[in-house]
Amino acid sequence: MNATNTSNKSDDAARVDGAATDTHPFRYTGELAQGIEARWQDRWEAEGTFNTPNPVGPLADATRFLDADGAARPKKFILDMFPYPSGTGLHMGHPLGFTATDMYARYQRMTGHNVLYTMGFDAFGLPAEQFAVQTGQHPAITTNQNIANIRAQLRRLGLSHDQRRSISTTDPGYYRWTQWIFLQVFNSWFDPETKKARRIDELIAEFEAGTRQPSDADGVARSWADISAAERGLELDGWRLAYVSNAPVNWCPGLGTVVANEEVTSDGRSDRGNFPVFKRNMRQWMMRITTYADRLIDDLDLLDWTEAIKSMQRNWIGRSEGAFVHFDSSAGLISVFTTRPDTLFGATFMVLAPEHSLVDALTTPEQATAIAEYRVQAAAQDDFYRQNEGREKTGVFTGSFATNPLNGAQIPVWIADYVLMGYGTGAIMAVPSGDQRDFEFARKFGLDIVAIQQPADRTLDTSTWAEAFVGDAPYANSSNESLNLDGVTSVAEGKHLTNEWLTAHGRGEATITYKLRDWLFSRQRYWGEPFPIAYDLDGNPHGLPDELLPVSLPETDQFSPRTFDPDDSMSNPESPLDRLTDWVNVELDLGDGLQPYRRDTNVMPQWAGSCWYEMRYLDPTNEVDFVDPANEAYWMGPQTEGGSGGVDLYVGGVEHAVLHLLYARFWHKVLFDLGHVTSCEPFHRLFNQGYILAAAYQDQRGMYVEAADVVAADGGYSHDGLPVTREYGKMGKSLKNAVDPDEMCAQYGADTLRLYLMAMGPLDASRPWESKDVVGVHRFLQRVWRNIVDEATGGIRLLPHDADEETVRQLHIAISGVREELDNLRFNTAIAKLIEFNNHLTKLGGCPADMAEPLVKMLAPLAPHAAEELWQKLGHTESVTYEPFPVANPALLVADTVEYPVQINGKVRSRVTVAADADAGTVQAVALADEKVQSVLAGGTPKKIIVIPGRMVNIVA
RNA sequence: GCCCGAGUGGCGGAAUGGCAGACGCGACGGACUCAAAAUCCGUUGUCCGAAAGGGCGUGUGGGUUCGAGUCCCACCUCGGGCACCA
Repeated sequence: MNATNTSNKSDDAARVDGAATDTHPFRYTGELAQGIEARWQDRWEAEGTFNTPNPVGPLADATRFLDADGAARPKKFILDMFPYPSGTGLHMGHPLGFTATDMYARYQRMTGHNVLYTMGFDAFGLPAEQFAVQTGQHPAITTNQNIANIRAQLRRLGLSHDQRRSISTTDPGYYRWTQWIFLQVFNSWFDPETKKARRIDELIAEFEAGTRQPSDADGVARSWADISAAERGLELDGWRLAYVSNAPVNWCPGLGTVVANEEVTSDGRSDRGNFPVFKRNMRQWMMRITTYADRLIDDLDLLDWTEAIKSMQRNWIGRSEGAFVHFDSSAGLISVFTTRPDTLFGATFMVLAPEHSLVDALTTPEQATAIAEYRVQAAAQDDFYRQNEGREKTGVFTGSFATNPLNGAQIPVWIADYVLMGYGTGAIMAVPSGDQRDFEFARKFGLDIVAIQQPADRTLDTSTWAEAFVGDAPYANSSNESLNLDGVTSVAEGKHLTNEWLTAHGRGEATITYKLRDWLFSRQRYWGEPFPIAYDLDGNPHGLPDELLPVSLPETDQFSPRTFDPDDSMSNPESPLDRLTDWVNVELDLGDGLQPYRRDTNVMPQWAGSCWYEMRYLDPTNEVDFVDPANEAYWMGPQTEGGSGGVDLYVGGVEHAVLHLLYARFWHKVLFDLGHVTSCEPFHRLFNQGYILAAAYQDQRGMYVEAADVVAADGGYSHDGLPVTREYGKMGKSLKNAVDPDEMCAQYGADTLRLYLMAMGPLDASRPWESKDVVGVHRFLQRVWRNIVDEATGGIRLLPHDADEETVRQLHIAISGVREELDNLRFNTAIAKLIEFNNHLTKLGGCPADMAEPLVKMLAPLAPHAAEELWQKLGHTESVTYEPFPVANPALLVADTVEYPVQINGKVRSRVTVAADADAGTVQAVALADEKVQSVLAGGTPKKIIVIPGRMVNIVA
């Protein structure tokens, strides 16, 4: 079967494994491995070996779900970040993470856990749509082809997925529930009192009961009973967690769609496609993720994630504690946000963002031209330029002054582009003595700099200062008749006193701001989930009732959104669904008879489908609920009092640290608040795998050349006879250094690839791929095989006796070590310890009869196909999958005698062998009696002797 | 600039404060072979030495300790994230 259609690949295999088949027909070669692997993959599939029972529903199976005592077996929910089914299939980064979770899943099965482990596809999105545009083929067709291709690749790796649970986000049976969850969000509001999402009905009930009043209109209080239906709708929309807004959004003409803040790079371009992005006011769907900012930060403490990822999330949310301060001006109150209210005495001017709404009112006639020019200039700059630190400060005086509330000083109001409209209030109080940016601005424009703290190494004469002072130092020049900070030495105390004063005098209040913005949730594209929303003739959005779900993506052959010149900032989005007027215009009965409606023509962003997919794995065919509560509670529920609950292990790349992980946590929390799930976090333990790097080579023009064709030549490297330079980079197409997982399977077998991927180094570290190193773990499998199997006959060939005492000890050391390493996802050292034990057996000339089964069981999670084959050869008819993993006997871990290194002044000078149960005194006596020790001491008396039982002896001479 | 990581043989990497370099690659020597490949056995941090043995060694400089790759302080380099965020 292999020989017929893969001539290239079997040539490769022959080169590696040579003529082994002539003299050793049953040697473990790449070819033999492939035969074994195909056979076991077939059998696993036929027998449903990895099907996992649920507590309830169609996947329930009480005999496998319950233990011998009739109790639910302990669970492990092990999850990979699901792949996008790209046309080029899996790259090596996928098998890296997938192998780790598979090994862990298999190990957990062998330690008595009910393991949920499957794989789905995040299949909506741009590339499929773009490919469809190019080929004219419907994205559903290419998507399904790609999924089938990737399934075959996954199967070849021997991943122990429960196939019945696999989903694609593009299945109508799946996105029906994505739409349903959207409606849950749409029909919810955030109650600031309880800090939880509640049903919109409960808000309406509060309005109707009069316990809550609608917001004021133009400062005039209103009552629910007196306002119109349209006004009520607007009021509710102002509370909904999903809402249509006309706020500034990121418009990307090159993509023809708007994108979320998180999808815009720091230089103001689209994450996908690298097109310019422009801030434009547009009517778009938003999600009120900002209401969850505090909980998204606070609940990180419940999670077993690395500090790096937690800090990225905290950073992105950007919680900042400070105060609002209100300044009087000729144009009314100007509010600023500051984290240093304690420095208010030093505020000598104010700066507004050029876009600030009060600028016109503040600008005096004399300054009007200068201000107008500056605003035009600022508007023309892109974010990249504007946020480029180190740029010389620019700004223009408005001609007006504001009053410092603490000391009544009249301070000039400027505009400058270093103040951003999107953060805080878009206005700052400038304290040049305490803020470096303000300091630079004041120096450039000759504005006052008043010291309000007395740093130990400076005078209060700020003309001698080279920079602003930030930190703790006693206050100075900081008192008025009712507030005196002078003499206070801590900034914290200064802030506290100032905030009290501001509140008492109505000039401000303590507050918290966030960098996080609401999540822009609509896209003007085709290949995504349609919104389950219809607009009435007045343009008011209505959520569709459950029975109208799913809102299927309509058929068309015009998939392409209109894209524009990437720099055409004034272009307007045109969604592909707009064109499908038959679909857009519908008559629906939403409670008051058939009425004409217009469907929403946006689609959801690709993140929508990945916000909850892990829960659909729990109950993939459920038609009445997105997941049965009993199934959710078992698989996701908190395992300890006050625990977060969630997936037990989530493995994936760090590139999702902010986007996917933040959005998914947000949706999950809404579902938690509404009582749909019992876990308050979706992913309890997150593990970020490293990248696979590989050597990449550039020719002298700087172009990358195919790394596979580069040869080492006299100290350097060459390609096609021309010299090239080497660097290391993420393995992939762009650097032309990709290695195909399928090729590796063909050459060595999947078990070898799996072991190599894991043996390369710690899972969280990025590591360079070296194809020549793969043979190391292949030899290991070969040696295990040879220790158990006769290479000439294929039959079992063990040593005819049981293991000696030392070998038994080595076994138990290996069991204990391998368990410890697997428990902690340290696959590299787990493999090393297994190799070590097998090397011990090899030195014995083979495997003692009683060592074979424990060895094969320990191998089973790591190299499952080879282990199954060996297990079967050892006479078993059942799969090794559910065999109990060996348990170390602590009594057998220690030898009768211990060899102590003897250090003299910290250097090892000798070794003595002492009975394992010898006390410290005995060890010391033996060490001192040692000849070499005596000769090094040369008759001197040791000052001190330290004996660490079981470890070592150190003599201080 | 701020926040995370990380610096160990020729290479990938191991080491609860207790024998630095497990395990693997490569290299070198040997077995098998007509030969090569594959496989197997052995050696392999480095310097001095014929050897016995000894010196030096975990980015740099200090410190704590009987003992530091590991803990503390300062610095250097590299990787990642954030950034005129008030």
